[in-house]
Amino acid sequence: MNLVDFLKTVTPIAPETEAAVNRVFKAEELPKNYKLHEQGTVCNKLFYIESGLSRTFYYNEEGKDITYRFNEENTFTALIESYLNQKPSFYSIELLEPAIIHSASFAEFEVLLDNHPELMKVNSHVLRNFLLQSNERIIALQFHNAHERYKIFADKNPGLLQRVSLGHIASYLGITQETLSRIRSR
Amino acid sequence: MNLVDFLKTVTPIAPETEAAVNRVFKAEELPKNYKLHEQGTVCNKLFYIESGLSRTFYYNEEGKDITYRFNEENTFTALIESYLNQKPSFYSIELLEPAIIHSASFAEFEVLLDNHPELMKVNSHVLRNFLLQSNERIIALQFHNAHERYKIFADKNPGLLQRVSLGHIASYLGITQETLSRIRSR
DNA sequence: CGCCGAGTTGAACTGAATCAAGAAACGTGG
DNA sequence: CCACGTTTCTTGATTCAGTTCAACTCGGCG
Repeated sequence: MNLVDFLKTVTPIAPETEAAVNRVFKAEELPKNYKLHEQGTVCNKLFYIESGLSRTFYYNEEGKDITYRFNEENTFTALIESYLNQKPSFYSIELLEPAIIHSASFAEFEVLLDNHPELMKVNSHVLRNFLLQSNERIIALQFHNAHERYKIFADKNPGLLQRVSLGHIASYLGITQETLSRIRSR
Repeated sequence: MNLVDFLKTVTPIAPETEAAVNRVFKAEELPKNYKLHEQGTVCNKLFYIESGLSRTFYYNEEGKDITYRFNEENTFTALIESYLNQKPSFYSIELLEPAIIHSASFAEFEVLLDNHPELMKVNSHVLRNFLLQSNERIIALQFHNAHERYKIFADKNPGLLQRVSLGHIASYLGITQETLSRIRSR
């Protein structure tokens, strides 16, 4: 679903607003493995994923790459803590599949919000989802063991199981690939 | 610091706004162990803690009480996922110390925001802090072991170590009280 | 065909949980 | 102010989930 269509699922969008959104957000078709953001720099961009799949990840002390989250089609993603604090992010974002990505800077996005207050609904919606996601994640990590975390993940994201490699899922769940393999075979 | 003084640290507040805030938020002096919210019901309230300390917690399957987070003076706290989803919260909030609490319903708060746009800054500030907190929490839980989590917690919250019982901190860190005791004695 | 990355399986090891018991600190009433 | 019970904290022995390291299988592709 393209960006404007997605926005319309949240709130009605006037034609002028639609035009403004299309002016601010640039859509690009990008190949698998493309980096939307590289670690070590401030990320001031907001991304909407029309199609495809991306992954936010991180290299730990031993240099092992650890998935922080997956970002599916029809969602927004950003490194919001980097933007809010204006600090370099230690996360990178890469495409796991070829994707169509709409992107805008937060600065532009905020101007857009000011000029088109109907979009505030979208803003709340996006923030709300960021918060709910984070909450669920904390609960999974704090209260559940490896088996349960995998089950919760699999139930919530049946589609991702096919699209993402075992290693990426394992690091997302905070376990090793071997353990995940064993869990999977009951 | 009382609520209005706190708001002034975020953004300038007009006298009319100050009056409106004081009309909407009710301040109460409450005893230790008082429950700001009981699990099982939707929590539509937003709390500001002027002084004292509270704890958001949860009973797991075995009935063991697990700290989800601590809420210190000069912060807002809420069960935002319960409010956003309008679902009963499985968290309770209790006071660990006698406290002065300002509370308002989200409905009232939103009217306040509509009528006093200067408070949008406060709203963003609060949401921003919720998000940043959640992010830090996820990183701690996903990337660090028990020792490291304790160290991070102790560095960030030296004051809390004195004010909160070991058991509450242990469950917050996702470990047992015995393990925390051992960690503490090096 | 042989290489290569992704996934599986096995054995030894380890961090943290569990169970159990004792020590210290705390508060309340006599 | 002390005595007692309750809660909080510490320490020890044992167990277990998950890691680590290493070898092996499988499917794809030059």
